[in-house]
Formats: sequence, structure tokens, C-alpha cells
Amino acid sequence: MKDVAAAAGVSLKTVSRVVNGESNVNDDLRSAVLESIAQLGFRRNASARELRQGRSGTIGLLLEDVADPFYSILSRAVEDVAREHGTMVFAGSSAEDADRERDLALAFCERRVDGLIIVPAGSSHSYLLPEMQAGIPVVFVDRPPGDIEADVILTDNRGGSRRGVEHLLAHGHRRIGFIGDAPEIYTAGERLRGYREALESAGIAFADELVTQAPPSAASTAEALDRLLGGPSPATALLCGNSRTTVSVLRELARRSTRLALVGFDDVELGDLLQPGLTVVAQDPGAMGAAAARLLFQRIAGGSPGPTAAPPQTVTIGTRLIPRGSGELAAP
Amino acid sequence: MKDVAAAAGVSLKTVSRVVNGESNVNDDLRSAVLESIAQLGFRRNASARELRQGRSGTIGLLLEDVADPFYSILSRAVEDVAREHGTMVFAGSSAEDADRERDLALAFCERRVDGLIIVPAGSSHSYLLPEMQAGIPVVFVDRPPGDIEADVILTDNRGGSRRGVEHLLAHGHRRIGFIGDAPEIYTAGERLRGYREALESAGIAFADELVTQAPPSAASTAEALDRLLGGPSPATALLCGNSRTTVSVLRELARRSTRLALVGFDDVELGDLLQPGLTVVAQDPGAMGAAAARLLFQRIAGGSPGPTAAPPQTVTIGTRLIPRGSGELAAP
DNA sequence: CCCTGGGATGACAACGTTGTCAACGAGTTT
DNA sequence: AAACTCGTTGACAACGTTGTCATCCCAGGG
Repeated sequence: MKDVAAAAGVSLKTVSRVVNGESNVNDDLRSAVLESIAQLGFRRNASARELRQGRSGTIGLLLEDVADPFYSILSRAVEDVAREHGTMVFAGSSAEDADRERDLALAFCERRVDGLIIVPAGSSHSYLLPEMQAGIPVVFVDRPPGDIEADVILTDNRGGSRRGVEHLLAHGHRRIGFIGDAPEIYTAGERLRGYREALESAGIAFADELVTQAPPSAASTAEALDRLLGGPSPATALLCGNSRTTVSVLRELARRSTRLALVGFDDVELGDLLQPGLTVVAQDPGAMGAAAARLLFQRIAGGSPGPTAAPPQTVTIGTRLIPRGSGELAAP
Repeated sequence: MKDVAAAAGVSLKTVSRVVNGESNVNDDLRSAVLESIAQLGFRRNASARELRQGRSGTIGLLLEDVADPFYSILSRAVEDVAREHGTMVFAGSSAEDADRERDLALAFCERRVDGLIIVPAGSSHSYLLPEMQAGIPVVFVDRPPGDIEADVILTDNRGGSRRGVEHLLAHGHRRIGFIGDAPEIYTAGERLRGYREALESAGIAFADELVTQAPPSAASTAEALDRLLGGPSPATALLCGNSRTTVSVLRELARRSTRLALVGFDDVELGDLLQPGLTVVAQDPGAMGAAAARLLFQRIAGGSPGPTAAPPQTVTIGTRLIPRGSGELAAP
């Protein structure tokens, strides 16, 4: 920039004004500066600007896995909102590891992101308190934070799950199984709760042997299906608590050539092309990402935290039941 | 940092030394400093460090769409390699728009990324020349850059496509169709070339009516299938040039209750659960991302560009044919 | 005893930008 | 003609860090 100023025969400050599109600059000088900029291939140094202004034009996005379709769609939605605000996005994958989440979040803070969007992996987030007090807004998505108060965007896990079970009940099923993720995962717990509530409302007793909670794997799925289908009164329908479980169950059912009324929580690509089509309770990751980003930018614009700021919000995004065949198989 | 120095009763520089883990610091002072750091919740300001050092510990990743499974897997691979190098990743989606690609790339450069990984959308990349000469290494992935020389990581598109056609030929097909993306997309062209080569090697004449090149959409797919299956000598097999086309074809075939020997280029999730399973020529987006990132970090470590640097490399990553049923349907 | 070497520590400038404030000139008012 | 306003321009400091260099002190050798 110094060079540009010299080349254009003006002061540093005038170049700065031109670069930032400030108004009170003589047109001749402006064009001279612009020409010098083009000629020298000048590009403003964002670090210096950042250092001076204290804002980086950057947010951090911390998810479980960038490659997971659910999160990658969410990620894209965040990116699109960020673009509207002239902001770039750092993305990082926590791999469901609390330490890694913490390291990444603090690395983001060291880079002075203007805000953070986090899908929490760990259960403790008090490490973020100093940062939040220092004025970095944080919005959590998909799961609430562990031990602090903050904005959260959630799926209506319980309602969606209840809806899925009600759908199966409506098709005459009375023995409905549930296979969900490990119980310490928030969404897994909520979905199980929805399942229980639906059964309860229908006056059906909860049966332990119909429920499995474990991280999805071929082995655990096979075992779960054994339990579901093996007893004296086997399940005729099944709600899968997440898409990885759903896929795993579909594979295992195909292997056994067994058919079962099935509703999956969270959509899977190509679900419509299966035989029968896969009925799902669809989440809306795009809406979640967009909501999180919008809320975050609101907070960023809002300025200083503290008692004056609006209290933390919890936004719940609804689900949509998409019948495609597998959930409409009638009870025998 | 100034505050830390004051609190610990040492100079600024000593704090800096402690923070950076330099060796020549008295143990007592070091622990005093560390204590002050913990107490004050000090976090080093990356912008200032960056400004001083000229390196940001950051790379830019520019893809077509973060939400596309192919790219999101690639993205994760890049992230993992970057983590090994203590580097964060800016991700951006060009949405197949050359201007947007350019804006994002230049925004990354303004933020002084240490390097760029780009899936090119546009066909001209000379706008990057000043940046590259200024020492920012750039690695292209999936498609070669338009009008500059640079490192590229490619899939063996032609070979994979040939392999897919040969597979269909081996199952007795002689009328094999090809539906690919718009011809201006590099990978689409290469895959078509592989298709032609395979036919040629088998002594089969190329037939215009069996080939469609268009961006995938329900309408264009329906039309393509009409042409393929409508004539006097309809196709008995089909190679789909990319996964979106494959999905679109599968939907259209399901709608028509038509069956056709089918090989898809690029894998799709749940391909094994379809009836019949989907045979594909699988790419390896993870390997591509990892290769690109490794090459980029080599360049970054290599230092100054110019005649001393190693010449641009082109790395080709092989494909894998995965037979699952749809490609093994015999010719009638 | 002085001198040398080396480890520990600090003072200071510099990175590139922008906010603040002062200066300047031209036009307008009193 | 003096005072005043307003738009334009520039000088300068400051953001927080680190590289360079100087200084200091202590141990060990001559």
C-alpha cells in the first residue's frame, strides 16, 4: 500500500480511503490510485486490517464430520449466509472427540473469528466462557452445549420420533422396535423419548427387548435385529434413530431377506429408489445451518455481550415425515 | 501479552518466548509467565503474529459445492492433512461459477492463505498468476486449470470410463449408451473419450444417437433415454458419466419400469442396496484430497517459486470398478 | 586479577492497515 | 475583509506480535 501511495503520488491514507470505498476522495486521485493498484497487483493485507480493526471477517464452524451429508449440507447453508455478510468460514471436524473439539474451537478463537458455530461433541463447554465473555458469540447446532447457557438450534427430535412411531401405529403395528445411537448422545436420547411418548399415548407398554442403544455398526445392528425378531412376539415395525443405523439395518435386512415396516430418522440419499422406498422423518440440515448462521450474525451485529444482550435462544426446527413405502407396510 | 508481561513482571519478549516454546528461558520465569497466562485467559492474537511473520497457518479450499458427497469427502481428507501441519482450512463453494471462484480465490489470497487447493469452475486462471508469483502455491484438483501451468491431481477419467465400457462389452453388449455432463466440463470430455476408445478397440462404430452430453436434469435425462431406447436398434447398456446423472437415470428407469445394464461413473451411497445393486467405476475423493494437500504442503515447505522450484506435477489417481449387479445384466 | 564466552533477558523497530486529528483551500456568510 | 463552513488531504499513532540486537551476569580459563 505504501508502494501504491508512492506510485500514485498520494499519501497512504488516501490509498486506504480508495481501497475502502470511502466517499470524500477527489475523482482524479481516486483513478490514479486505482491505476497504481492494478499496475502493482496490490492486494490489501487482511491480517493488518484485522489487527487494526479487531474484526476478522471470519467465523468458525465446528462439526462432527465435514464429510457427513447431514453436516455438509448444514455447512453449505452456513457458508451461503456467511457470504451475504462478506465473511469466510473456517470448517473443522471434531470427529466426535471432545478434546479435538476444544482444540479446534480455541484455535479458531486464536485466529480471532467473529463468531463460532458448534455441533458439540463433548459434554463440557465451560472452556468457551472466557472467549464468550471476551465477546465471541457462539451458537450451538443440533445438540445443546454441556454446561453453559448459549444459543442453540435444534431439530424437533422428540416430536419427529413420535410422529414416526405414530405413523407405524396408524398402519396397525403394535410391536415397534427402536434402534438408536449411544444414549449419551443428546439427539439419541430425545428420539428415544419421542418413541416412548408415542407408545405411551397409544397405551402400549414399553418393552425393553425392542429397544437398542448403541453406536451403529454391522455387528450391533445384527444383534439388535436378532433381539427384535427372535422372541416369542417379534417386532413388525422399526424406527431407526439415525441415518447410519438406517443404512446398517437396511443392509442387514437385505442379507436376511427379511422385510419389516421401517421408518428412518433423517433422510438418506436415494431413499426413494429402494424397494420399497424408504419412509423417513426428514430433518432439514440446510434450515438448521441457515438459522444458526443468521442468529450468529445477529449476535455479532448486536455487539457487546453481558446483561444488556438478549438472553440465549433455543430454536427448534420441525421435521417432515416422507412416506415412500417402507413405513406403510401393514402389520401382519 | 503486554498485560501478561506486566503481571509476571517480565518483558514482552520473554512472554513471547514462553508462548512460542523457545528454549532459553529460566524455569522460574517460565512458570510465572504460564501462570499469568492462565490467570488472564490470554490467547495469542493470530493476526498480529501473521502480520509479523507473513505466514497465516491457513489454506484455502475452493470446490464446486461443499455439500456434494464427492467434494465433502475430498474436503475432509484435505482437512486431515492440514491438521497434521497445524493448519486451518477455509472452505468455499464456487457453485460452478467462474466469477464466484475468482472472488473467493482472491478473498483467500487477501487473507494471506499459505496455499490454495482449487477445483476449477472457470476456464481461465491467469488471474492467479500474480498471486502465484508472489509465492502462494496453488494445486488444482479434479480438473486442470484453464490457461496456466500448475500442479494438478486428476482422476483417471478416461481409463475408468474405458474400463466401465469394457465391462459392459464383456457381458455381451454392443449397443452401449453414454450420458454425460456438459462437454465443456473437463471430466465429462475425458470420460466420453474413454467411452469412444473402448468402443473403438472393440471395433464398434460410434453412434451419435447413443450419446448425450448435458447437465443432469430430469428432463434432459428423460429425453436422452428416449433417444437411447427409442430407435430401431435400442441401447441395451448405459454408462452414466457422473453420479448425478446416474441417480437421475435410475429415477427415470424406475418410473418407466425399464431395466438396462448400467454402470455409473463415481460411486453413490447405498448403491449396494438397490435392486439390482449399482455397478460403478468408483473414484477415490479421499485419496485425491489427501494427494492435493500433501503436494500443496510440499510446495509450501519448498519456499520461493521460480525457476529453482520443481516443475508442475500432474498426479493421476486410479479408479476401481465395483460390480454389484446392474453392470452384469447380460445382453439380450 | 582480568578477560572471554555464552546463556538469559530486555529495548526497540517493524509488519500493513486504519482511526484520529490537524491542516489546507475554496466557497459562503456576516 | 474577516470569520466560518465544508470537503479534501496527510501526518502520525496504534493494533499485538516477533526478529534483531544490545546488555547483563556468571562461570571458567588465562
